[in-house]
Amino acid sequence: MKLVPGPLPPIPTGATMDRLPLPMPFSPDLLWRYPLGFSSIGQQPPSSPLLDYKSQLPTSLASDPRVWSRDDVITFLRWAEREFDIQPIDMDMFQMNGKAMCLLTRTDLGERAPGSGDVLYNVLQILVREANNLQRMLPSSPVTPTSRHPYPISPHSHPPTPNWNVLTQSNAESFQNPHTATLAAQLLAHSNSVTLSPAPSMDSQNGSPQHSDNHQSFSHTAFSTTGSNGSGSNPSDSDEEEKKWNQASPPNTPTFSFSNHSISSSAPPRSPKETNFSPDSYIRNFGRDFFPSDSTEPNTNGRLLWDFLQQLLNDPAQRYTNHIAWKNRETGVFKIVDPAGLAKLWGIQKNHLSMNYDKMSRALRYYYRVNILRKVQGERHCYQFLRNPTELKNIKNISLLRQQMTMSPTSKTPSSQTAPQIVPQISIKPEPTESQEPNMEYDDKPTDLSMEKTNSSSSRHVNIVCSPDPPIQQN
DNA sequence: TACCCGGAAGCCCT
DNA sequence: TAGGGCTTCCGGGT
Repeated sequence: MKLVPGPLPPIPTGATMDRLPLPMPFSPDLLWRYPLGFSSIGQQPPSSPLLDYKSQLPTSLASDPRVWSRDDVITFLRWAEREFDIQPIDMDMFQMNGKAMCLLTRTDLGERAPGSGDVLYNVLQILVREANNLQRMLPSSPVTPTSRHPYPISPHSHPPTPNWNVLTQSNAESFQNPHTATLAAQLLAHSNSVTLSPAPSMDSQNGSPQHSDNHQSFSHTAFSTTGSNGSGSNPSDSDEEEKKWNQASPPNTPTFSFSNHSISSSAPPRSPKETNFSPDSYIRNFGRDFFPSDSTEPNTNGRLLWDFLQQLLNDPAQRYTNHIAWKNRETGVFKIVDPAGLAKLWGIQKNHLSMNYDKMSRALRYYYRVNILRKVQGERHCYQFLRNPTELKNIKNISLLRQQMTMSPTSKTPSSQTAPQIVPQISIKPEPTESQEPNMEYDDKPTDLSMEKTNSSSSRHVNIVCSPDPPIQQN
């Protein structure tokens, strides 16, 4: 049973647009460690030895570790080795950008840098918090710094940096503390940074058995989860999700609440349970699934649209059913409940604040020709995924799909109503590392998308049955 | 009027 | 610098 933290103070909307229920742009662990005298937003936290580290960073590093490149991460680690006289760090374990590194839990860091994890973790948290403090003090900027220029002038300069990327399993434990939660909410309310997604690079999550285990337990939920999780409208569904979450999570896995739910403020959480949210679980549920560990995969540094939609659809807490919801999870059919709201979320995600449904739907239509998506004819705002996330994640280059689509005369049927679940088959093999994963509680085995189940008479068609799980109750 | 479609051009990122 | 993945705009159809 998840613990529901104490009620958080309302998040002031201010002059800025409504915000997503974002996680805190800082480490609650730090708040827990340094809570004294840090009772208001404008105040600086008490000085900490760690705080001085910021000024000692190599000048080539941006103040916000979330904007660091891979090289910057290496630079930082080298610096940390010298600065703290810690054991040599295996840089191969940190082939990631700063954003990804900030997503690592204390445990993760400890595993990657034995004996130094705590130090690295604490320094990172300090840097992130300082970066957020600095940002808060500047004139309202809707954009999170993501380059070496901390506060870009142009709103189109870069997608925002995730806010919850420092919220990890271990540090979020502090949210069980009401005081911390209150401070956290206050800080959250004052954060200008907006993003929905941690967009963790998968390379940031390699090598973590903990993550790996959880990934195995959850990866299927993205598309082929058990039926009980289908709509999220049934309380028992949430219970099932909760059970699975609890099973997959290590003890003391934290949860925390957001006082706000919807960006459009049009629909509050349907139940208090839906306000429970663990960014780390979110990351583990979906991040690994959508960002394969193969380092050769392009790092989009943010989710793709299909990924974004999948994550909303498969949000364990079902907090986005006001915007988008499965109509039939098994067949991948979903409905955009609130087109404008969803487009707004997407716009925030991509830092295109003028995004609307017309534009977003154009992006969706581009998925037609690569058979990622199709329109459900006759139903407004209804679309169907033609490929499951496991398959999509293995598509290194979606343009390859387009090329193969053009070579397949049967592929030009995205709008066909007669063969809604037939798509040309693309030879996309799961990555060996995945298929070799042991103890796959939920075997991410191929569904009817797989070649093996293809009608032998037509190797170019497969049935799209996205879930091997039993039928579910639909709304 | 809203939704839907797809071409075209351009932007931003890797 | 090229390519990917959109974003933006648009005209047209339902």
